[in-house]
Amino acid sequence: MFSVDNFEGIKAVFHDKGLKCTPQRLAVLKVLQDSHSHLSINTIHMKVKEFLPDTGLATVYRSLETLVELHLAVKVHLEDGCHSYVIAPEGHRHPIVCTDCNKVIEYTECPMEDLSKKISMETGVQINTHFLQLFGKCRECQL
Amino acid sequence: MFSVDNFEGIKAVFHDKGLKCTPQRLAVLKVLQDSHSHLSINTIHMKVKEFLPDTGLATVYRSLETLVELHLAVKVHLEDGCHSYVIAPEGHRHPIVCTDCNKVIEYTECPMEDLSKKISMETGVQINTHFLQLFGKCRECQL
DNA sequence: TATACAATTGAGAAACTTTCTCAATTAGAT
DNA sequence: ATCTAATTGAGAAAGTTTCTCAATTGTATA
Repeated sequence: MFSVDNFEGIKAVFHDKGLKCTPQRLAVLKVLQDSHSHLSINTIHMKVKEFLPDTGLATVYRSLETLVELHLAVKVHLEDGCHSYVIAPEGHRHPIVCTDCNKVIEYTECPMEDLSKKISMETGVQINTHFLQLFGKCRECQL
Repeated sequence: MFSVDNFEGIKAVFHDKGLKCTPQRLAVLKVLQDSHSHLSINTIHMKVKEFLPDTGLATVYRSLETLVELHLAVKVHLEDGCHSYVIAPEGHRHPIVCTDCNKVIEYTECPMEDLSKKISMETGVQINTHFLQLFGKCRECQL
């Protein structure tokens, strides 16, 4: 079998929510863990089938939905409107997507915490969530 | 016929790019101008057909694509992964979507200008574009 | 104002994405 | 080892987006 990082911790997250820790869900998680870029559903499906050849596409959709719910994965909105997924960073962070090589760099500080308050004051809107994504060129692709 | 805000200006934007200023494109623009919420493709299609009953769905897709290219409209990514469109604000702004009533409030300052530099320094990534969207409760919906 | 041409359109087909259904299977509790 | 509810695979179904192409229409030019 394949080995997921922090298996015991992951197992606990599933069990805490009364969800089963299935090979399919772990395989999807492992694929995300092993990748440093954001992956499309189809790519994830292909990679999962290397471990578990019988996995259906619907299961990949369902697993990703579950992983996002559990905050183990994050859905990425790309500039063209398509979706991909990345492994969730520790804590609240924001993905920076390199538009050349597709690598995802995590920004570890959330710049929005102070800003949300400021914006709430200025607009009267009570900000509950935000969605921030940055696009640019990573160090390697600048050479 | 219907009247689009700043018709002469809009016309110039089309002509500058060698694009035709067609009734269908203007109707899509008008629908966005007249709405204070973000609208789905289907809603836009329905509203456009009130002016121009023969407008096809494909034309709505094509018009929106064109309007986004011309920076006359903005594609909005919703929390559930669906897409909508809003009229583009003057200058660079960010939409705040009210999760209760769907109204869009524009935030007039871009908080990212200074941040982009800071993030570039910290991560080594050269930030080119960003995508920021805020979700919350507008003044009215807080009552 | 009439003409010519490239851009645009409508309609439906096609491609693609996502969700649903349901019988069969399986993880985890006992 | 057994039981049960959750999960899965497969394909159908629904929904979204793009494509194709003949017909139409803005607009530049005469």
